[in-house]
Amino acid sequence: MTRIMIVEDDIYLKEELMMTFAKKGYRTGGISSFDAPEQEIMDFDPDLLVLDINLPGRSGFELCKWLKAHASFPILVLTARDTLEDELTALNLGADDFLVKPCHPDRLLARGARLLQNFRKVKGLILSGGLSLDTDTYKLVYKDTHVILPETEGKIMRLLMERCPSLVTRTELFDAVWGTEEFCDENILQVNIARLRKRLDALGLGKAVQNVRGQGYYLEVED
Amino acid sequence: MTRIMIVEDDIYLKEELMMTFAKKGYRTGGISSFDAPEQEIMDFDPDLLVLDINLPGRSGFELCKWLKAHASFPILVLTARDTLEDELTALNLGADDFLVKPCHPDRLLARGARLLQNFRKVKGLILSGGLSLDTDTYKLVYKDTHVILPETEGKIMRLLMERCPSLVTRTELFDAVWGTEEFCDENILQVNIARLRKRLDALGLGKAVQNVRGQGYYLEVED
DNA sequence: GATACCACTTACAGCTTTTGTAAGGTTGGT
DNA sequence: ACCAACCTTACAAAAGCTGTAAGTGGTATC
Repeated sequence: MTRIMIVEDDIYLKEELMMTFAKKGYRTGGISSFDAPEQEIMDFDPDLLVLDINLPGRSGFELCKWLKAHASFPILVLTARDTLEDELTALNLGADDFLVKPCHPDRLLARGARLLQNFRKVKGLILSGGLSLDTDTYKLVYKDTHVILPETEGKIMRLLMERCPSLVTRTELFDAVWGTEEFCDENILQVNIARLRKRLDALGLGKAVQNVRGQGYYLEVED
Repeated sequence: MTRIMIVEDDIYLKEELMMTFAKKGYRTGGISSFDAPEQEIMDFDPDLLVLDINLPGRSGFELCKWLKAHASFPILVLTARDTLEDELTALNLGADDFLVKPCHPDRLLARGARLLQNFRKVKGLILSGGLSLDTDTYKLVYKDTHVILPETEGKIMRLLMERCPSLVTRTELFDAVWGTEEFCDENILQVNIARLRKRLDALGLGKAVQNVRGQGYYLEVED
């Protein structure tokens, strides 16, 4: 079932919003504390997030930015702050829609449904540094070009993108690609890294996979 | 370069909108007549369409509906009609955003940019009857499941979806899949149709590819 | 500057998947 | 009942992917 999470500090409004969606058959969840909102949101694993901006602790803007870098569900910002500046900030941080409180339930439902519809097609996509990778087909898109990666290279690319821009150790790569490091030749990683690099070259990303001597690899995409 | 088309009957506003986008480096086009707007829009092949609702001749709603069924670029509705009813109608017809005139240029630009960004990932997708097919990888998505089709079956599926719900003749399929019908065995089509059906079965679409004796095949998806 | 280590490259053979061919079975209309 | 159109299964060639092996190039350390 489609899962919607409400991030809103006003308890009554939160309940009301949850009701609005629940009545339409969505499975809804509300945030319960603002100690570690990221954790709670990721645990709920929503298909759509409704996010307030004025929150206790960290701002909704920060949260929006973090979530867009680490998750792939759409974010609908719903706030009482109605200035153009706020709207532009939210959209720039990756918010997928921006509505002003008070908002008619039907409008909220229609906007939410539209986001869900558009993003269903995109599920299973990892986004990182202007790149997107389909985890089912390993189709990698950059600007207006794309390549299809074979499975092994795709798995490597996936991990590099998920951790971007941090470094990924050789051990972690072995684990993710070949399961537990079952005494594979160390060389096989290098071979596949080379193959991946050659394919990335076709997108103008020849230098994107970087090595740190003795440590591992990381991804660097200049945008 | 990214192409944006403005469909607006007020000539001065049309020019103003085109300017707004052109100044940001987009390649813009405006509709010149309302005799055959579909044709003119398809010829321009935009990456984003800005659409007014109150148009001479047919309504913008009709146009929106038709375009969503026959094209895959995002549509931003920009209109003076500011009722909730109009907004809901537009969104239901598949519009991707709804803004009310007069609209601050920065807001329009931000909303437009967001749509372009979200849809770039989705390019090369064919949508038909609740199904979506990636023409690069032949990943076919239905409800919340998917299959990856091999190339031959993917090409067949593509044509069936593009023509859905009309019938596609054997000759047309041969043309699209094997180029000019170079004296291939007639049987090869049947074999691949069977393979395709078996794979569709995994999505609960076992009966989707239908045959008309002596004519050809067509797609039927109950939604 | 010699050495050891790490990273990179190229070639090749086994494996898997896809694809077309062939042959035989089933369905439906007259 | 017959025939044509359609469907199914099996098999072998072809293509692409994957890991192994062996050799080259670069860099830090002593």
